[in-house]
Amino acid sequence: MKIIENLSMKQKPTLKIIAKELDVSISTVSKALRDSKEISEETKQKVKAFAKLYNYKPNNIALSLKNRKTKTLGVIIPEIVHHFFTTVISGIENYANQRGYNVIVGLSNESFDKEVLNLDMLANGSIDGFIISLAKETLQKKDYHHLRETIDQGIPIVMFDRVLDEISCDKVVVDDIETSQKAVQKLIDSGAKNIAIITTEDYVSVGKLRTRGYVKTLAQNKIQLDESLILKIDDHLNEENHLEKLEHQVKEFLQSKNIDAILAVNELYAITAMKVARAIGYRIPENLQVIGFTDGVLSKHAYPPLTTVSQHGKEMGKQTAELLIDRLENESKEADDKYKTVIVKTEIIERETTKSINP
Amino acid sequence: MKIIENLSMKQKPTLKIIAKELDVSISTVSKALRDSKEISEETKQKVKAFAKLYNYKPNNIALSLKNRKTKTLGVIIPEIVHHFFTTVISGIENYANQRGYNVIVGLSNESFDKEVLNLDMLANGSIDGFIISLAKETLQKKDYHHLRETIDQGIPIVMFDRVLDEISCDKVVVDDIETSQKAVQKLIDSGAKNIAIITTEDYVSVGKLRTRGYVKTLAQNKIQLDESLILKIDDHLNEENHLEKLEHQVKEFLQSKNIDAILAVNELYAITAMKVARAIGYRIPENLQVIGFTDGVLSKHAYPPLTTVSQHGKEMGKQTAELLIDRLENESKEADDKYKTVIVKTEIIERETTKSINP
DNA sequence: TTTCAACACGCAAACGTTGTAGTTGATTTC
DNA sequence: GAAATCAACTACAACGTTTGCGTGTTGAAA
Repeated sequence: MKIIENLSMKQKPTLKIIAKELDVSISTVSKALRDSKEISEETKQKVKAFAKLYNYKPNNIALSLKNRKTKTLGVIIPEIVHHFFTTVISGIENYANQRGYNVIVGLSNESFDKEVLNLDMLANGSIDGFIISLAKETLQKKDYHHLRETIDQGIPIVMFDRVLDEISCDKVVVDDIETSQKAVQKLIDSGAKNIAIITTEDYVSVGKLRTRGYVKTLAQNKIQLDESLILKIDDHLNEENHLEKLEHQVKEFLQSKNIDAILAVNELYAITAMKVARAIGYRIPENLQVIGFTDGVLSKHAYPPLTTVSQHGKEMGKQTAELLIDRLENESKEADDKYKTVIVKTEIIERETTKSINP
Repeated sequence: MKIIENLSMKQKPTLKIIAKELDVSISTVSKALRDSKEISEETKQKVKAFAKLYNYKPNNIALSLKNRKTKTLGVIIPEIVHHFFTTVISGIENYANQRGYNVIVGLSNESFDKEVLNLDMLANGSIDGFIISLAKETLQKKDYHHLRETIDQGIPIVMFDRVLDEISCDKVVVDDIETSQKAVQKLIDSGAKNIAIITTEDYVSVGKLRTRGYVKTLAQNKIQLDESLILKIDDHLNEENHLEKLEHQVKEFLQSKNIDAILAVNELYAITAMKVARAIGYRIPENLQVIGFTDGVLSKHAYPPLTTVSQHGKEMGKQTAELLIDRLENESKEADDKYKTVIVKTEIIERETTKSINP
């Protein structure tokens, strides 16, 4: 009867409740459920049956407190309505789950303050470690105290994509320079003479590195660098509501120069360039080839489908999670303590905005 | 000197450590930090200064255990590389943070088992409540025991978008029928005679409802329903790797009929239809108008830019979070206990795949 | 001098677990 | 037949907080 009474209650069963109900001690219940040989078969059966009946699950919070670890990863990214970042998250989530970890997501919205806030909010025991891609504002301000403090507190951080040389921790990146070189080389090989690059301001590391690869490749091919073929997009124009300004800027750029190929450091720039170019009479890829970065939906479904650099976000996510969890679980010997930087391979996915390579 | 010794340790400070260091009791420290009037000004100052110096933060896990609430929301969605769902998440995150809540994300990957797993994984005290949009497989199987059990355990659930009449809980949806009616009416008003709909199998509720709106509007306009103008896409074709099959199916459909307008229940179907239509000689919007659902990047950057129904994902997210948190914090009186269903307004964003309405 | 608030603080319990260290009563050992 | 062994438990502490209540020390009123 007591049993029935409890069944109807929607209170979650605890060891204590089970113990009282079965008239044994709490530790007996705990041990029975964990199959300790200190407990008789008979008692074990009884306890297990009861626990099953009431759908007992050990309280995770209590376990976290006791074990001083939460089995939860904090992921802080600048934006979530974003193909690349979500791909990375799905990689993280997938791998983390396999290893019994959960994922808490924090968004910085590219704001330094929100990034700090998020870090603070989670660095109070809620998570075991962080995976983070830095906000643009943080990169601009070059204020990294929050990262340093977090690491000093003993909470490991793994950075991906937008990383920092100044902070020592595990990192996962693509080789932006090399990738950009591959892309530019491809354009050169397929006959392009005047290759432009549409990139970001220098403080965004990926923009800077990709530009560097561009410059390097031109040099390797003995092509004179024309600075005016480098368009650095002002940052505010990234947001969706400034689309027209972006288009305007790109249009002026395209009209001012005689360009036959474009490397764009992200999808949006590539798509915009194509749109503008088409409007002012270019034909793609006949007299304008385009390669973008980040293989997202836009590239795939653009008109024409965009040749693009895939950064394998899912793989990056998996790698970040793996680095972090390994570090969390190998506090054993500080021997294996050196921070690692994993470089994830990229791949150029050829679609219809580039020509095949001239023999 | 002890102080210096501890400063160098990266061990996180606890009340206990502070207490020992200052040679007072734990409770004194706790009370001092919470500004209890039981403690003298002097002691308070001392404790606070010390706590600040060491960057003390109350351990969240301990608090969760004590308060029996985690201030964390569990969000389970079918997919994260998805414009609509991420928009919703960003709405949830934003609002939840404002109210001091964190967000844990779980992905079901449209799989029933993973959905159950995720629910289980978090329903052990990790979170206070769930926000969920159901996996397709769950909708197919019609197995809802995991949802029922969770609610029975006293963990509130808020469903959004893919919801269930069978389960009573708070819900946030768009009025799919009405929205679809608005869209079809618009097509009719701008001169379309043979309007097709590209939709999903019926078990996806949004597909079913949008189809219902389509049928209803035709009837209201005394247009004979032609069943063959309804194309129900087989579900597997949704995945990115089956793009060609999808295209093939849509192509056959378009060729078999004399169609001058299409309502597509998601972006992908709309974009695909446009691509195929263009390939077989249609001109958009001159002799084929298209309206899609879900205002994502694809719609905005499509060629031509797609007229589409915006579901205001961010607002939906905010509403789900609000419903959930309100319920969590108002366990006070069960008076306000009735489950609510919030209907979020939609909006047709006119771009270039529809004609202006005939006067 | 006694009595008594007021003050400033400490104690202990509780949240749900787990693991170590007892505590039983019964059985074996020589 | 007393000591040792053993099986099958129970008690307790600890993880880090918060909080109600108890208590010792004041200074002042009686």
